[in-house]
Amino acid sequence: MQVHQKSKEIRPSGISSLDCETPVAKTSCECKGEKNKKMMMRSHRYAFQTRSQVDILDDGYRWRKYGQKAVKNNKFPRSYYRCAHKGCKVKKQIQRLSKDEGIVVTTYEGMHAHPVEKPPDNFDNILNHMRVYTPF
DNA sequence: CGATTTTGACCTGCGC
DNA sequence: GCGCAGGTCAAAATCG
Repeated sequence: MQVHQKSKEIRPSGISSLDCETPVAKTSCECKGEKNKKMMMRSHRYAFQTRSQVDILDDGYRWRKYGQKAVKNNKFPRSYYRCAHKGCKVKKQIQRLSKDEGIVVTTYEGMHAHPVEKPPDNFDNILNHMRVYTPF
């Protein structure tokens, strides 16, 4: 029974996680990096509050789940999805409200750079009861 | 066979 | 300085 510790052999302190993100964000803001550290990180964040029974809302794109973690403020675990496309690095975050399991909060992060593969069938119907929240 | 999913482990940031 | 919370990746298993 191999110990799990040996599995994570060469991991440079998790530096590989931020290699494909904001290649120009640092150039435009090469200030001292002291007080302006988190002024406007990823502005592309959109939160959609939808009333659905399933977490997987088909918005027309392919989503690949890459993790699931439970948050303290919510009884239900949060699901993390990523756009499955060549070069597309859009992330999606789905969380269900513990107060109302019928409410699903979908948070989109990033912008798509490719056309939709799946045409929205009844998506318009969902939007009818969807509320958009822009934290920015 | 390939893509995707699932669970666990690990890392980072912030708070105190 | 340590602990907690949140977030991400990796390997294995499964489905089409």
